[in-house]
Amino acid sequence: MAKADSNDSPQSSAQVAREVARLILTGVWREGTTLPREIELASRFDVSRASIREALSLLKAKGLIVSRQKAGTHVRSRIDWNMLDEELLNWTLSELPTQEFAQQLLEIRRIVEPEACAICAVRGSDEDFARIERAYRGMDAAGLDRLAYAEPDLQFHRGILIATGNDFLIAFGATVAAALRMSFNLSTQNPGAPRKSLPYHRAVLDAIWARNPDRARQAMIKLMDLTEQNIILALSRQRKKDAEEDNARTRRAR
Amino acid sequence: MAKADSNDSPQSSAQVAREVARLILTGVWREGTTLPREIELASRFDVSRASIREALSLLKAKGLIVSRQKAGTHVRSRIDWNMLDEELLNWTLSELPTQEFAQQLLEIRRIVEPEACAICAVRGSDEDFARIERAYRGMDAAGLDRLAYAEPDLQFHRGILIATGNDFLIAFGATVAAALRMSFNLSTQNPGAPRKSLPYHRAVLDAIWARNPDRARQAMIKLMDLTEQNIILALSRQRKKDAEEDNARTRRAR
DNA sequence: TGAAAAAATATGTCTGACATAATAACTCTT
DNA sequence: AAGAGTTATTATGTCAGACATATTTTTTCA
Repeated sequence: MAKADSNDSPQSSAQVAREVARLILTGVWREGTTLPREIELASRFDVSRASIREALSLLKAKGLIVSRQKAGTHVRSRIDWNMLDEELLNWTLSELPTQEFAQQLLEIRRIVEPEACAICAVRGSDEDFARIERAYRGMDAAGLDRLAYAEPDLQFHRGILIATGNDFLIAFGATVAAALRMSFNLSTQNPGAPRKSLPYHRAVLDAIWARNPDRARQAMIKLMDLTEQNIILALSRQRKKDAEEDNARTRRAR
Repeated sequence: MAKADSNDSPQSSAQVAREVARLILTGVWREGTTLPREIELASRFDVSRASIREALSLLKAKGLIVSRQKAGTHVRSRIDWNMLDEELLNWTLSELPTQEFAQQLLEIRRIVEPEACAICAVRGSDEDFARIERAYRGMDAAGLDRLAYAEPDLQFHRGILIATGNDFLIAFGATVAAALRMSFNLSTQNPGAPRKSLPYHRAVLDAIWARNPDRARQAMIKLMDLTEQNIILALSRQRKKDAEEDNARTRRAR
């Protein structure tokens, strides 16, 4: 219920935006729903109409809602939501971290990242590669510290996308960031998982330095395979744990 | 200078957002630049500070800018821009339709759409396929009318993405929409091009109905090849035309 | 019955004020 | 003169109430 988010943003308009987004993402306000009028939202959230409008402006930009004079503000259909937006991804991750969401995230990473990696191997500059290698070293240095491992891990993947020089692949970094965040959250169920991925990252790095696109692609595919296994394992352990807790609650209730 | 856009949006805040986005995208306000203060922007665009704030709120949501109290509003670095956002794509398309942009767009479509097509063939429902087929029929019915061809063409590609059931692939529809819009703009240089793509779409449709992922992937790759050829041809013709106009201007100036 | 006119209403915009947080300036001490 | 602590300063953040505008809904009248 609480923020449970590393983000600060004490801005009231940002908080409103997040809360409205939550209501939409969790389906309380379904597609096509007309939102309450601005003045009603203002009184409900106890902020001014101006803040409400700024919040809605943010959500409009992400494709969640659309508004017309007199007609009101409506929730747009899902296909118009810009799910590749970083904030939207993070909100979904903290509100509805379903298995389906995890699988979809894996699926698209598997489509994009191996190809990006191949392009990176061909087109990246030595400076690009050096930056990726620095990230690799950071991961190595982190040892078994999951938190310290996370940041260079993201830099590693981002570095590959950046090296492609393709603005759209670079923008895909937001999606990768969300996926890694999810993996990090799940790694409580499997603390050793991050470290195990290190040699796979090494293989990617070597293939890139060798400027061998096919090897780079294959190495990235293997890394994706490992990631998928780890996530499936973590999810099943979590489900098991949740079920046990459920049982315990049921017993207590009797 | 004028709007030159099919979009209506007479909203002043939307206009301001677009203009500020233009200044950022075209590099007038580079990465790291501090924007003028809100009251200055308000007087420059001759709107109230509230409208400025709503406009900036929109751009914040797209990752273009970030603002902190007292410190001001800054242009974020390019890697934070959400280039997969539909509006941002359309703005870039109308302000900076460079060859590089076109190639990047082609590159990412080539990565995503063939795989999406393969997934669609496996996972799509018959209703999904029927919707895609309706789009195909619409394209056929449009004949040589480029404008009438454009809408069902988009529905065809969107239909495939939707049929995958993957929210991220669905969100990628915004990028495809921008790419098709670009193709449409360029097709003045090559009016027959759209119609020529019809049999390639047919091949995709057949492969999907056959639920054959490999054939579907291959058919989509061929469609991408054709699209690429058309765009390269159109771009070279346009460059040639632009050069001739330039010559003409120079001669007149003498 | 149906088209034109009037009313109602939710978003869009403007104004001016105050709150807040981060920076810049200025103390004062050592 | 250097540095730590305090006090302005300033740009964004928020609030309040009013009016403008565009649709929809209702009413009126031919």
